Amino acid sequence: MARQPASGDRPTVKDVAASSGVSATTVSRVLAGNYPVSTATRARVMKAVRELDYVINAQARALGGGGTKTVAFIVHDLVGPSFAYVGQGVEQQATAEGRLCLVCTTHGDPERELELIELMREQQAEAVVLVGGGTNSRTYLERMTQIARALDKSGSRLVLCGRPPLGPDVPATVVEYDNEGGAYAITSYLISLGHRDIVFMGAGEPGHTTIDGRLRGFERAHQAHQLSAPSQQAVAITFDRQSGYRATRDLLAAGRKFTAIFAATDVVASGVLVALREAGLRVPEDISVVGYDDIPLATDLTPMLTTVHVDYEELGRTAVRHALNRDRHAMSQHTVMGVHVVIRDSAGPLPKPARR
Amino acid sequence: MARQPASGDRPTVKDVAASSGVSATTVSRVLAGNYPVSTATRARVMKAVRELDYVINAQARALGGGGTKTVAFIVHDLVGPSFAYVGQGVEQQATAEGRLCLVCTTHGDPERELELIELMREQQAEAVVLVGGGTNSRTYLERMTQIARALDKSGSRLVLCGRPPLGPDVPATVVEYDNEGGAYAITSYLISLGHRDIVFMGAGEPGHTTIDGRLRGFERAHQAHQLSAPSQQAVAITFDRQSGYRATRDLLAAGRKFTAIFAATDVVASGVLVALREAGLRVPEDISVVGYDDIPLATDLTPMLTTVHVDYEELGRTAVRHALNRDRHAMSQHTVMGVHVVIRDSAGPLPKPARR
DNA sequence: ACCTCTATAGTTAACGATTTCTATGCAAGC
DNA sequence: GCTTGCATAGAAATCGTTAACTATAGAGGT
Repeated sequence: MARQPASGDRPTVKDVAASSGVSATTVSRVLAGNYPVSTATRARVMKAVRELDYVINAQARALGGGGTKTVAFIVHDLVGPSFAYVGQGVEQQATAEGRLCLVCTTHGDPERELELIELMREQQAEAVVLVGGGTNSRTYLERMTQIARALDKSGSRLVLCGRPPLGPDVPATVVEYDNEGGAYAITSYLISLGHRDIVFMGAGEPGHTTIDGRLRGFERAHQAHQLSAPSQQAVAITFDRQSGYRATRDLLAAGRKFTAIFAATDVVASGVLVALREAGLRVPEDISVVGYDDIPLATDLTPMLTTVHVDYEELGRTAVRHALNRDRHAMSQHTVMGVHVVIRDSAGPLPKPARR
Repeated sequence: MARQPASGDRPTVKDVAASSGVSATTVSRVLAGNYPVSTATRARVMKAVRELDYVINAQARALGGGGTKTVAFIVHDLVGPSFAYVGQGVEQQATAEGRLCLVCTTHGDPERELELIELMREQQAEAVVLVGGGTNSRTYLERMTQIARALDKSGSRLVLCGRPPLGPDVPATVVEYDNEGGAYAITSYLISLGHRDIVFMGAGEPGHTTIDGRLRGFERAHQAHQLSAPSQQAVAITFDRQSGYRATRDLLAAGRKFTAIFAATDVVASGVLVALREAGLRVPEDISVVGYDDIPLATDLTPMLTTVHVDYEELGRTAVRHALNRDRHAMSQHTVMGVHVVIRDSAGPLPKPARR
């Protein structure tokens, strides 16, 4: 007689097997479809599966056969505009490759990040994607290298998204985008419009690789045009609206001479715009403003922001794709993705009479 | 002699046991800390754990002892501003309760949603959180009820976030916010400013419970002030910027008389603002505009948007909290969260000479 | 007729932990 | 001195599935 599964318990292969008069192995084979089973048997098994509303136990499957089809995504927080897009890309590619996606947030706490990586090792995630700028400190690099090795030994893969590579002999997948190139391009654009006094708003956090790259591009563009690299850089300690707003007000109050502001991120730029508007300055007639990231906000600002487009979603997709489809024994992987300037309304030619 | 784990394999309790000269049971007990173990033994085991860099296998643990500590989060997409906040809240609460968070996106495909729920059943997720407006159709309700029962039987819990409840005898947790109340409040605010010709921009998708609620609040506010409920409603088929923009242009082109626009969402409002500005109309001097949701964008718009604040993050937290800490045998749970009007700069008193 | 091969199905042992049950040594109580 | 009881540790069963062997019929070749 068919074994009656206890109420509240979910049916197992054994229940299905009993109910359809075959062995558990056969049920497994029908479900996996990787072994010849007669049509009649298959039909009986499928019928029992439907009647019992059987679903497989993913844990047991992972334990017995192939691993967990899981990718982990560790991020500062989910609501940051660029983070969300990377996450979207990671989830998309994970799904496309038949994996599920675990997501965790660190809220910027490095200890928490370590805990989470450990947790993901327990979970046997096939890839652990870390997103967001890390610092370039020695301890950071050492710790990441150690983690990369530990994950590798567990059959997993460390993926760094928008962080600097660790070294050629470290088993990790790194996907970056061209911070320096984008900053170079958009600075050149401002210079070509006639601007000579450009403020880079976003220094002040040395070691932050994303910002460092952008600053490098900014300086390189000045050198390429035989301009002295301006040391005039407004400090925006935190990279939020408020700090962009305050830094701009301070700049104006100090009577600094400038005709354009290069905000290190679009979010900072949104604060800059508010401060300029409050000061009665028109953008771009009086002052030009550009940003970086091209988050959706950029088109909602007034005026619409000229900025550098980064395809964050593709960044996430590429990260997962490379991590899962790498050559066995491929140690270090490193990809740099391109970016491009998006010209909108917030930057214009130099005003004729230097207004300030 | 200590068993040498094969290279590439991760060490197991057995390896740790062999290496420290105790049984697997003892290792398990040291790690779990739920059974007396002598100090000396504990030290030896911990040393072996550290030396072998042992991490537990979450799958095996789930299979043997307690279930998977996992909550699933199924959402339209990750980049929607309100979705991201709900996700943040879900992840936060899940972490606070010692759970991990699986996240999947449907991109609006109901079939995909079904597949994902099935997948989550396989994963034994303790709760499955569904976010985003569903329709109120009969088939939808039936299907959800069936799913709720299936999940319940598997020991899991269906959680509906911002969707209508299914019924008192359906095992599900529902967390909504007060769409109608918020719309009532902000409409009353507009009326108190003197507005009598208010356009509700966002009809046209009957059965969408979120929008229906807001529309109901809009109409009820008119009734409460002895005003005839205006049938003048601009249709915004899709709830994005573009449709808000177009609908507003059409409205102006048709020469419709109105002094205020109630956009069904902040995103729609951002499109409305662009269209009004292009038409040379000032906000709020000529036309008042209000939105709904209070996403971060609301403070980046020009002028800053008066809108209804919804605490999406708290919504996500509440959903998880209720799902995990419910009474055993509690069938239906239903919570409605409050919202409140946030007054900023986009709505003002009725202009003296009716400009249009 | 005999042997081999293939299609089909079952047995049994992993997988890596937890969780009863047992079992021992040693202190305390009578 | 003998039972009682607690602290400590191990053996074995269990969770649900897969994979590696085994086993049995017929089909087809010689």
